[in-house]
Amino acid sequence: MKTEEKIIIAARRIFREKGKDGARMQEIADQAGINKALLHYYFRSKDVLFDKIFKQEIQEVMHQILATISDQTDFRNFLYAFIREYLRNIAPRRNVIRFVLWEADKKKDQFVNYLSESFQEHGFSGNPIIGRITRAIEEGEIRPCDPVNLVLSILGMSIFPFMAAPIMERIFTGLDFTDQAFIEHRASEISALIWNGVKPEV
Amino acid sequence: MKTEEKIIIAARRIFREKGKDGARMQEIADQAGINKALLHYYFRSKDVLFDKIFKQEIQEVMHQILATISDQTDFRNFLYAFIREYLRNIAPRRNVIRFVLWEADKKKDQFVNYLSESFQEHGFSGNPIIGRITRAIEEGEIRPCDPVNLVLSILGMSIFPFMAAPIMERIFTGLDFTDQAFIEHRASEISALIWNGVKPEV
DNA sequence: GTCTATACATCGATAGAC
DNA sequence: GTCTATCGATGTATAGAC
Repeated sequence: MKTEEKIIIAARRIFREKGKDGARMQEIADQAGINKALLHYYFRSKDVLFDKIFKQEIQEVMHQILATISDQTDFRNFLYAFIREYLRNIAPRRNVIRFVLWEADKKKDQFVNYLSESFQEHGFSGNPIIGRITRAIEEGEIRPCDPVNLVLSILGMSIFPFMAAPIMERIFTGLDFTDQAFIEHRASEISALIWNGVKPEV
Repeated sequence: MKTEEKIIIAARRIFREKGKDGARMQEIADQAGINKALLHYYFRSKDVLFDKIFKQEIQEVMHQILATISDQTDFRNFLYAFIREYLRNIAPRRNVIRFVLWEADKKKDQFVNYLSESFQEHGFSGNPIIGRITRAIEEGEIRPCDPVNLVLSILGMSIFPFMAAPIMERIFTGLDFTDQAFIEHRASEISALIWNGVKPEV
């Protein structure tokens, strides 16, 4: 494996776990199997290395998620498919989400820019979920509601439990957020809750 | 104001914003209007100071939240009252939540212990929300569902958007997570969504 | 490209005067 | 209790040989 690649992998691991301030260049070098000097040879400084990792993490998560979005079905199926894929992507990346959300506070502008870039790269103008919800309301697929609040709810239900998984697993003993069956179960629970909440009156 | 108090206030501010690793004893001393030596005189080390703050933050949030829980009404009102009070407490503490969730990963056992202590102090055995949901299901107030998943959803919808407020406000321009009207609106949106999702079939 | 050795800054913590 | 001054450890970054 190329040295640069080894560094990237090591840096990701350390940054995700300890954050920028807690990470040590020495530890990254150790885990990459090189020394500090070489680390600085490839990436001028800790700042440069961090920014690179930070950007990569966001882009990768966004790419995974946006690639699964499809407009081609009715809202109920769209909702379920989106949430299921969302959870499948987020669940194994609990550390990434936690890390990004913590660090993003200090780099708000960059963060939002990376999001916008991802949207554009996938051909979306603006938030694709908002768009789909708005259309569903217009076409009477669901009851009128506030699209933004609905998106906030979907994001919260999907992201939060997995982001806080290590803690949640200790509060609700017996849960295993890495178990595939649990992930699928949770996806259908979220979908059902939302669908019941927004489906048109009969 | 007493010196110790000034230190606590300053330390909270700094730790919330920058985390344990990012915080500097010098900055805490500066903001408390004293010097480093005196800071170490009151709290032996950074570790000791941090643990104290970490514990206080958790206990205070939990106390505020648990104090508002009342079992005395039907589930729909219980739900709305709880979420409304929950948001009112969480919204002005976005930094605390973000900080606690970030740091709790390294101190999982302490964190869960503090939670348990808070539950007990308020006379709850186990998670009070789980208990209320279970009762509601038994008594036919709501449709049968998985209480744990429902709690995860409630927590996610409530905590996540506010925890990520600075970012969300940039993604969904125009939102103001500190605005009282928005908070109340969001509380009723969450309640409505959940209630529609779990209310018994007519 | 990769290493050893080291410079330079900063941080947490302490000694000691008042 | 509060200060100034400073120590010792550690972190980022670089110089220079290979």
